[in-house]
Amino acid sequence: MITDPRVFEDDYLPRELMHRGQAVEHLSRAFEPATRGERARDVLITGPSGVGKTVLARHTLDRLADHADVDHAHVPCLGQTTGAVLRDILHAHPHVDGSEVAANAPVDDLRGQLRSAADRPVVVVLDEADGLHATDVLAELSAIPLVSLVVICHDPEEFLAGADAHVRDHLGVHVRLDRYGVDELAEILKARAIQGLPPAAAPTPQLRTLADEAAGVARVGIQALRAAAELAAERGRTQIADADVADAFERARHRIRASNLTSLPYHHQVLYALVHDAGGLSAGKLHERYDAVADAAYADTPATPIGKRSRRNKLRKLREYDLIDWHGPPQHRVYTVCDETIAPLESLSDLEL
DNA sequence: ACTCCACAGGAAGGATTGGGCA
DNA sequence: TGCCCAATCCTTCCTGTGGAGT
Repeated sequence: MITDPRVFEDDYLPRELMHRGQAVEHLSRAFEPATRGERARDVLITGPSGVGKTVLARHTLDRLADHADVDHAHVPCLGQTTGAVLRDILHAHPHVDGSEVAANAPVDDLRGQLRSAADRPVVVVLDEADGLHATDVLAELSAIPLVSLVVICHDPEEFLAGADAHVRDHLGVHVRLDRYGVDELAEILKARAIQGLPPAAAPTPQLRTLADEAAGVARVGIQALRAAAELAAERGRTQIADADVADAFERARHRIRASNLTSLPYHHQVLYALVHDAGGLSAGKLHERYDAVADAAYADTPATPIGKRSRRNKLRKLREYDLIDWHGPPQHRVYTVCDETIAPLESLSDLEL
């Protein structure tokens, strides 16, 4: 049923950004100095997950690049260090040969490389920047003359409280995005359906239900629309029905989580498998089981088992990725998986966990 | 009220990795 | 090829927190 799958990809950029006109204007005004060859103003974009923060930044920068000599780089920052962020920016810069960016180059050298490459305005989008203030990358970037920042994060208060005073002063423009209304999201879904599905495949009442259940989160709504279309096709229909909508969210969430899990390294996979298999595990039991299966679990991999402290870091990452959760006070914390239907790596499910 | 205990998470330092250079 | 240096990942050490037991 899906005629153009690209329309449903997370990184798909629609030609027109519906219901974000004001935000686009705000951002465009902040970028305006760059059209005269000057440093653009720094911007903070905040809002809950899946409401279009990243798409807003990419869309507005694409528009800017159409009529101005401005470079831009988009860097996902989750868990990244200062060096890693600077390297990503250099890799994305059109005037830098990626092979000249050493994996262990000193941060000073990277900053110098960026400073000399930035001979015209550069807008750097720091995506998922929550927690980035723990590194000094924001201050490093603010100190480069033609480099301006678009910082994307969830919670402005938390981010600004942790940020360096110099960085806080620079972030003069703040764009807050709220969840979409049901009507707004229904229109967005309709536009996607027109582009990615056959005519009349997605009737208005079903689109409204999808928009309603997505609670204003566009990413969830779009993935659910895709899942509903797939389910309708599997069930021999040419049009999405209520039953497809009802089952679509489970498939959409499952897909997002499964993709998150496969993107993580092996240590995370082992820990996830343990929590998944147990159904609910205290910290003490979790470590006990990890130690018990470590030899077998790591036998066929170049990786070696890690200590308790590192396991705690991996568990946090699994939680950030919406794969596990925990409840209760630290001494009685119980780890559980968010979705039992997300199976661990096949090689790990064979172990006697 | 006090102590003990389990646990989380920050800080600091060691081991490893990989690029630059003589 | 071997040494140096910096980043990264991991461990050890430590402190803070809050429930359980006395």
